[in-house]
Amino acid sequence: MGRNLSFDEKKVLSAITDTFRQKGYEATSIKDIEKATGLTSGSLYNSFGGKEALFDAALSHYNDYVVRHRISIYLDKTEDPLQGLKDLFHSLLKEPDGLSNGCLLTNTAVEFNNRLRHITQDLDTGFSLLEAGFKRQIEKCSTTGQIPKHSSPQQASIRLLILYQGILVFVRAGLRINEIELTLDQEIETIIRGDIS
Amino acid sequence: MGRNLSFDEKKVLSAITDTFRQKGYEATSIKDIEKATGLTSGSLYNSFGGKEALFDAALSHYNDYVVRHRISIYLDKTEDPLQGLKDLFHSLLKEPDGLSNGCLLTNTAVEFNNRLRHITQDLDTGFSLLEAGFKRQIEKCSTTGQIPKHSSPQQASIRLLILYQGILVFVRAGLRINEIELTLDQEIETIIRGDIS
DNA sequence: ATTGTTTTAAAATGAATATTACAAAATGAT
DNA sequence: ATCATTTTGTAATATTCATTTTAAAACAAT
Repeated sequence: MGRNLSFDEKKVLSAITDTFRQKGYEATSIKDIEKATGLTSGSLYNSFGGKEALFDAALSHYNDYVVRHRISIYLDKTEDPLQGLKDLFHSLLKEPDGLSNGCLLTNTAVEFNNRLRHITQDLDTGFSLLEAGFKRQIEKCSTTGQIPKHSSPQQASIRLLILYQGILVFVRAGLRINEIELTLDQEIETIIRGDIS
Repeated sequence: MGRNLSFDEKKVLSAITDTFRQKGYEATSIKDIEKATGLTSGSLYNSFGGKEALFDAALSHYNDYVVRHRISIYLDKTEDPLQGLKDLFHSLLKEPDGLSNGCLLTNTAVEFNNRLRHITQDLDTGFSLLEAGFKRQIEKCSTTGQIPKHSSPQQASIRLLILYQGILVFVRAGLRINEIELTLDQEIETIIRGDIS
């Protein structure tokens, strides 16, 4: 009972997430979020709580939709597992419209500096999603025979995770994009091809 | 002629830099900088200009002193070039007092999102310092015979740069520190040992 | 239709912000 | 010693910010 919500929560969360992703937490004002969502502060505060709660919701939404979706498309659903892995990394370098929004996990990790436990927890969740996706993909590559069996898919997956986040720093800065493009495949392959010693 | 400056500019710039490095640009207030430096806003505005100018000065100071100093100590002046390179990377994981200030280049790249040309320019300068240091070190390792001659020290140096920035994202988040510690040497060695094909 | 409940928009609030204005203090030159 | 100049601390300013308040609007149940 009572008045119905006037908005689609997933659409609104997506707009909020994009705003935080582009501008960061501190640089985003409630007014920015009002503009991005078309809602007024009354609705935002009533539905989500304050600015910090809005950010929490955005970060969770990012994990549940953006990160999972990318893993699903590029990794789990791909025909050629090695190529899918490479495509995922190369896609980081090709943001549409000359934007450099990067990754909300990267941006949040750097901005929040391990100050809020629940934020760090959400970051851990997101990083773990990527890490597990990488590990599955490495094992898939071994199974298909594209690469020799890796001595430690676990170690390789964290090395891919570091590479992933490192690239996103330069994406965000708008620097070294071409140079990274040129060396990316080689870096992926040397990580992936961890021969059994 | 006129009244003398009451402070040591290098000391003050160092305090300003530490503050921005720890909290980021937006989250740092002029009052924070007053506390960190012991100066009042009158002096700060008279000597440096506004907040943006303070940040510019801090970023330049970071390049000229912190980055150069680290390269000098860990790379250029080291007896064992391979060990120096490894030590440099491991030092990222061992910030004193449980702090996670990370690197001002990383933090700024992520926060500023390529919006201010002169900031991006300073970032490019800092990244280039690291990149060139890495390249010299790789060549030194070849000369001493610690590693075989690399097919492309240039490519290897940018891969080290990505690794460096990627690690700093996790340092800042306070996540995966032990896991990175375990795999770091291996990652460095595989980048360094780019055999001539 | 009335009641109770929730959502919404707009205005109000109060704190924090970057910056400026200004007068006193400190210095060197004359 | 006076003057001109620069620095410094304090106070003032004006804006922006997150949040709260408030009343009207929209719904479901009775």
